[in-house]
Amino acid sequence: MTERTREPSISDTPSPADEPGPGRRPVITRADIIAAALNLLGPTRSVSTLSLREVAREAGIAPNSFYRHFRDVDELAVALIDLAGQSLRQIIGVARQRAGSEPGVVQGCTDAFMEQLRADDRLLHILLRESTVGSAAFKRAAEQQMNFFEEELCIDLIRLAAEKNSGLYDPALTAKAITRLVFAMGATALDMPEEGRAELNRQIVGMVRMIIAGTQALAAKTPAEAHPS
Amino acid sequence: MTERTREPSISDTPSPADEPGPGRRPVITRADIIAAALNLLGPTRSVSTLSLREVAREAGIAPNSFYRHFRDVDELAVALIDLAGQSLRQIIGVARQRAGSEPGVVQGCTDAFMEQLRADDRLLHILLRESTVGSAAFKRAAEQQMNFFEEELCIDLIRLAAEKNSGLYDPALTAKAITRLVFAMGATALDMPEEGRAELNRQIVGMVRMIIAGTQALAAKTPAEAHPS
DNA sequence: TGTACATCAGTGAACGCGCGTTCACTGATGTAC
DNA sequence: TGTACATCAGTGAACGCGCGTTCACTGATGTAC
Repeated sequence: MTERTREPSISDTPSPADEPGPGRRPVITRADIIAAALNLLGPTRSVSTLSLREVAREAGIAPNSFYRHFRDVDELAVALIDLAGQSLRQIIGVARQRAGSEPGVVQGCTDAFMEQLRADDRLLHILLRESTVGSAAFKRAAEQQMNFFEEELCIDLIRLAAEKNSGLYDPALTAKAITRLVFAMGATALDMPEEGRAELNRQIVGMVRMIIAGTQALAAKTPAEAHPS
Repeated sequence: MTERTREPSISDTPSPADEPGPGRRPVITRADIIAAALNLLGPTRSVSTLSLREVAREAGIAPNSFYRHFRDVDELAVALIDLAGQSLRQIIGVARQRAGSEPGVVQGCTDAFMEQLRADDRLLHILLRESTVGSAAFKRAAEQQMNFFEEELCIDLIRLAAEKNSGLYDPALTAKAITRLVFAMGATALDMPEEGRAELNRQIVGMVRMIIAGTQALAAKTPAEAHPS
């Protein structure tokens, strides 16, 4: 039904395709299998619950053909998380563009986040779910991607605060609070029918504004510690 | 028999024990099975991944004996979520006691929360995990428990604000932000070794303070809308 | 150019495993008399 | 009081299923000559 456009990726077509060499050409690619896996991920499915046979079935190949492309399901999961990370990085880029142009910075960024969340919902589901369930390795990978988001946000917060001549109580902590909150709310948004999202979007904007107002207010109380590293 | 109300009641020791009646006495109880299930839940296991046979093994009974106590694993899951909800309600009680006595309200409540989190970690894991993974029904149940927490917090926030003569931008939204953030951070705390928790505790306190400072600051800007319902 | 050959993506069949669920049963424990 | 009986918690064996993984294979496609 909804054919998703695949973006080029680090892990899309790995070394095997770099130099063809002799032998039969592949009719199915890693990317095809990843797409099949994404097709199966829904609001109640985490990567850890995907079975090899199920993914193979969805991809239209025999179960054992899976091994031609991935060592096991875990390797597929890593590729998925990696892809999700890329999508996340794309969000940051879009949000940054919006931040400058729109009247309300928070509103613009939140809109950008939510739009991306919807567009790449399957992919971002992965980060949100795998960071709470899934093996320790998956958690670490997902956590890493979120930390990256957090750091980028922190940089932007400091820049924006400097532009507006307002302080920040603890930029890193502020960024973390916003990140965690936005992701937590985003996770519930993904499980929601279309009609509830606007309200949720409004709530997120309100929450982020509270945090920013709070970090500024606290900074005003203790101005000497405005930018602790 | 067909009319089975799936009402989530207090499920510790249900009707079978209320009135013994004739027949062999049970040597194992629902509570024993629940305890066995809790024993199996760790940082990487969600309720949905528990298998009937596994729980039965842990409880020391034959797989089919499970059916004497629960209709299926889903019913066990409901009981677990219910129990987790009770634990959550206990947190609210403890935190309320602390709120009055300690110097820093936020610090006291957060400490109470984190202590309870550690004490009942297996149980609260359930709420945190099942609200992001698991069937729609589990999600709804977990969400419901969190909403309850949120409402209680909202009432307390309003009361505290009234005592201190400070406004609240949007009490419900403030409560929601604090709840989601605290739970999200709490979830990562559960996956953490002991030594990181103090730092995380500190972070949570800082975040909550930011939100409260923010809601007060925003209320000061638009005082007419201090308590919108 | 054609032909032989090597490579290797994809396959069908089979394996052993743990699963949920069922069945007929066993035997302990309470009740009735 | 003792005895017969009804209840029902727990059991062992069995079922069919989907799983991950293996094996030897097939046959398409590239390379060497």
